[in-house]
Parts: sequence; structure tokens; C-alpha cells
Amino acid sequence: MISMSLDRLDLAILTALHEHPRAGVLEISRITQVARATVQARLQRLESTGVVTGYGPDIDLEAAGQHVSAFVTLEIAQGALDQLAPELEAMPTILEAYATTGSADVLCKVAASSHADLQETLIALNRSPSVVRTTSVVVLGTVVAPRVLPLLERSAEQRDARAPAYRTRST
Amino acid sequence: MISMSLDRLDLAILTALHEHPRAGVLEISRITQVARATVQARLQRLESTGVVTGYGPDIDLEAAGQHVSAFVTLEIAQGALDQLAPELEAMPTILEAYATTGSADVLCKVAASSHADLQETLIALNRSPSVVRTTSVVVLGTVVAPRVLPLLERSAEQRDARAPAYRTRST
DNA sequence: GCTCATGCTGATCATTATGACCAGTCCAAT
DNA sequence: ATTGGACTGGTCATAATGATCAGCATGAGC
Repeated sequence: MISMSLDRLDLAILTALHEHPRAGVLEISRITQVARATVQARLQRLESTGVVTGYGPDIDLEAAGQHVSAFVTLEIAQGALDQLAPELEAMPTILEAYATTGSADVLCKVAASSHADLQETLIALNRSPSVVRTTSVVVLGTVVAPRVLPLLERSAEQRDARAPAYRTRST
Repeated sequence: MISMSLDRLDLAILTALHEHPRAGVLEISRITQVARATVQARLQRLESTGVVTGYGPDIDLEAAGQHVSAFVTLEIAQGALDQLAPELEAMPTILEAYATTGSADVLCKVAASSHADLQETLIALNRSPSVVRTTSVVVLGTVVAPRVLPLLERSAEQRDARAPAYRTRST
């Protein structure tokens, strides 16, 4: 997997996109102080390299009625991961799932409309022939809301771009 | 917290937005077979009720060079959550964090550019006066990629809208 | 059945943006 | 010094936008 390095202009564009919902290319070029064609070229590159995978919409599940959130770990039968993946995909309450190191094999982020709904998910998981054991913790509150830009900012802050507004200490 | 119920037209709009990146309102109205002003009104409502919180961009951190991902649990000192939150916010590698039930108090999703970078995060966490103990698991792979629409589809599928294309079994 | 509030429609207006493309200049790597 | 690629300001034909509106349809409540 080749990954690309983002520079300060990439970051400015991503930030502008995030902070100005549904802004078009011309508006982004105004905010970032580069030519419109430059924004187009940069977006094209961010999309074609897979850094930008889409444009939301970003959804708050709680506002949409899904008030319960939990993390569930699964110990699975030896070699059962290939079997389990489509099972998890077929459960709408599984928001995301990862194979991990540690005593459990899979960690899932789950959302549900109620505790009963969550319990149904757990029951379904326990019923799977691939799953040996589950543990779960319920989310009580959000300490840090989901974000990725601070991490990208950190790595991009040293990388100038050629556009005048993005050269070393020029602005 | 009042939450709104989504109906089939809400879902069609959200889905169209997701599947047609940067599509404008007119295009969404074509895809969903309702009037443009209806899409505008629906989006306005989805945004003002907090269901839609933004429009990305959706970023693949791995493509952007952050190749390591982990989940970290924290046991914290009694009553130290208020103190910890700004500390976590200040660490760019903390993508999201939740207070949870269970033996640990906080669960964090972490990304980093390398295992050394991840270790630095863990060291910083252990150095915090609020943190008594940390455990971590490293993500080996993605089993289910992040998604929310299947869950919303499930709850919206019974709810017709008044637009002709969205009445009971009319289409 | 009747009433009425609300959702949906197709339309208008003035303004602006879009995608695609281009020739020229600039800059950083070699 | 050379050169490839990044960036610029610009063009073209086309289409979209936000805001608004009057009218119609529908479904909930009585």
C-alpha cells in the first residue's frame, strides 16, 4: 500500500471542506487562496490516491434515534474469520469491526435504538457458530468526538506547497 | 435529547448523498424522484435536527500514511474524567474516546504513523496523572468497514413519505 | 365527513458555479 | 543550466444555486 504525504495546502483544502459544508470548488479556492484549477487538481489527487473516499453525509446516530452505543469483543473459533465477516456485515447494528491482537479476536463498534435492541445483537452474535465468547461494554458518554484532521495536521505542518500562500513562513 | 424519525425519503436522500459524492441538490432530486424544493426542505430539516452534522470529507487514514491503528482502554483515577478529556483532545493520535462501563473507564480509538508513534501515544497516556493503567490492542485488519446507513435503513424502511415515489408499495 | 396544517410540487429570478481545458509562468529537483 | 510538473488566470458552454412562491394533495384530528 503506497500512501501519499499531505502538505499544508492539502490540509487547508481538507479543513476548508470540513468547515464549509457543501462549499464548491470556487469557494474552497477563495478560502485557501489558490487558483480554482489547483484545488481541482489537488482534490483529484486526494481522491485518486484514496485519501479522500467520499463526502459524507456525516450522521449523528443519536440524533437519528440510535441512543445506545457499545463496544463488543468476540473470541472466535479457530480460522472462522472468513465466515464471520459476512455475518457481521449482515447485522445493521455493527458499525465497524476489526481483527485485533489481544485475548479477543475481533472488536466491534455497535449502535442500537435501545438496550433491548443491543441485547438482540449480542444474542445474534452468541448464536453464530463462529463466535465462542463475547464481551461488551456500553458507552456512557463521548470524551473525544470522532476526528481525523488533527492527526493529518500534525504530519502536514512541515510540508510546504508551491502555491505562494503555502511557502515557508511567507504568510 | 429529542431525536427524529427518518422515513424512506430521508434515507433515499442520505443514500444518494453518500453514493454520489459532491452531487448538488438538483441531482439528488433527480435520483430520489422528488422536487428540488423537497430535497432542500428535507436537508434543512436533517441538518437543523442534528442528524446530518456535516459533509466530510471522508478520509482513509491508511492512504494518508497512518498505517497503525489500535484501541486503548484507560483506567483512570477517581473523578479524573474532566481533567482527562482536554488531555486526550490535545493528542492528535486519539481519534475518538468514550467513557464506558466495564473494568476500564475510557476506550480510545487511536491511529499512528508507525508502531513507534503509537508507543509514544501510550507513553504519553501513561504519563498522565489521570491515567492509572492502560491496555491496548493493535488492529490487524478491518472486518467490517465503518458504515451507518444500514442501521438507518432498518429503522426507516417502514416509514413512508408523502411524495408519490415513497408511498406504500406504490413503486 | 369536514377542516386544516403541512408536505410536496413546479416554477421563477438573479446570480453564480461547474467541468473541462489551455497556454504560459514558475519552481524545485537533477 | 535544464526540465518536468505544479500553479496560474483565463475561456467556453452549460447548468446549478438559494430563496421564494402559489397552489394542490394528503393525512391527522375532530
